[in-house]
Amino acid sequence: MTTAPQPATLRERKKQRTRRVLAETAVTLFTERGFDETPLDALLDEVEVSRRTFFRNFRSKEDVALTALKQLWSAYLDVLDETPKSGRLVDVLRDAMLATVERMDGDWYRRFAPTLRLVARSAALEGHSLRHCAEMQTRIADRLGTADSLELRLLIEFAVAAWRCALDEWLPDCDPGELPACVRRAFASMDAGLHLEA
Amino acid sequence: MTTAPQPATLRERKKQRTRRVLAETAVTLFTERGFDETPLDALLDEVEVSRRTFFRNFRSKEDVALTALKQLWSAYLDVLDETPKSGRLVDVLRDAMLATVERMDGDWYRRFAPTLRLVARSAALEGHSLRHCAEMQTRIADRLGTADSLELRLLIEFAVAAWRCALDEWLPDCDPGELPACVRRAFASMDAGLHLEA
DNA sequence: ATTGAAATGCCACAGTGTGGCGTTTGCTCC
DNA sequence: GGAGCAAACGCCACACTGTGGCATTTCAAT
Repeated sequence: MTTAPQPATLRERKKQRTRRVLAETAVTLFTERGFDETPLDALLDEVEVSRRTFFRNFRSKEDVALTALKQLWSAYLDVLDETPKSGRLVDVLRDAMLATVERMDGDWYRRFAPTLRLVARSAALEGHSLRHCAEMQTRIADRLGTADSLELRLLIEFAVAAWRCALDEWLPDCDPGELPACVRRAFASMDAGLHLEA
Repeated sequence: MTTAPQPATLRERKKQRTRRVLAETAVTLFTERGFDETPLDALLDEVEVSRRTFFRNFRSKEDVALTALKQLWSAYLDVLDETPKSGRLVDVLRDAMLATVERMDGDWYRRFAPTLRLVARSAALEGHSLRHCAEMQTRIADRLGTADSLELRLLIEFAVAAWRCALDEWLPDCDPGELPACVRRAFASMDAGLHLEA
């Protein structure tokens, strides 16, 4: 569960509420009409907020669409901080991802699945998504690396690549119960892939 | 060598020439003033072409900046088509990249190195670059895959990731003679990375 | 209740990318 | 070498994204 710490002040709760409504409405609206085809104003009219306040809460149109994805990565980094690093690092990264996926609640899954479909359909979203992955990779490296080695960099690249492959396998059905199996399968296939023969 | 087939017609040569001048000027201009900080009009004024003709030759401001990168991938796909696929596929992909890098001429290297530095400094360029890599991955899969398997997908992800790591190692010096060694080192470290222990 | 800070809304602007349309340029056929 | 034709070009106007200034509202805290 992504436990929202229930901010004490009313003002803060209102702000969080508009953030949440914007992210949810964005996913449904973009799903209905397409990301590239839907002007931002359509979202602003729907939620009834001004352009100004939108850009105080989100960096861009892509940003709001990818909220669920970013929440996952944020949770992943949290899990990684709590994880003891022992044994093969690729297993550490995989188990952290499994634990993260386990923590997310049903509401998140209802936003995550359509988000993935949006990314698959829009080049702009794919670009932002990949860039965000790259940023997460540097964060992961900071948390793992005593020294910044080529091997470590490769390892993290491979783990994130395996994660993206797992999502591709999960995408057709998007059954929350199946995601861990997809992750395990992708990570288990890494060695076989690397040694694949023609 | 990237042998430009010398288009017979003068009209076509003029078009190619403006394309080339735009790409070259873009790299130098963006290097001097920064990609995000330089409006497109600055490039158009410098080369003296209208906005309309620019967008007939390039899809976006990012596109023109990444010309050298796209040329490399185009050459890579050509090499891959001529390559017999035998043995470990990861070696096939690596050797094809080595052969591609070998083919590029000095002029290309003079544009490629600053292009990489631009990508490292601009989030927008990094996003476009990563998306282009993703597109190339599907192209590679088409050329390799009889059936679309998880292992194949992973393999291609890993190979492209290794290539990007090689570029990161090459970036500080950007000595054309050193690039093959960086590629070999990155690909040789894949197994070690995958089995890295904490 | 008053005061101060934070959030919002409105407005204007820079920049990117697209489409229409008339004009120029170079190719081709006579 | 001239006429006709298609492609490329330049100019103009427009939609959309994202930013900054400034007045107004809303909540918090005393």
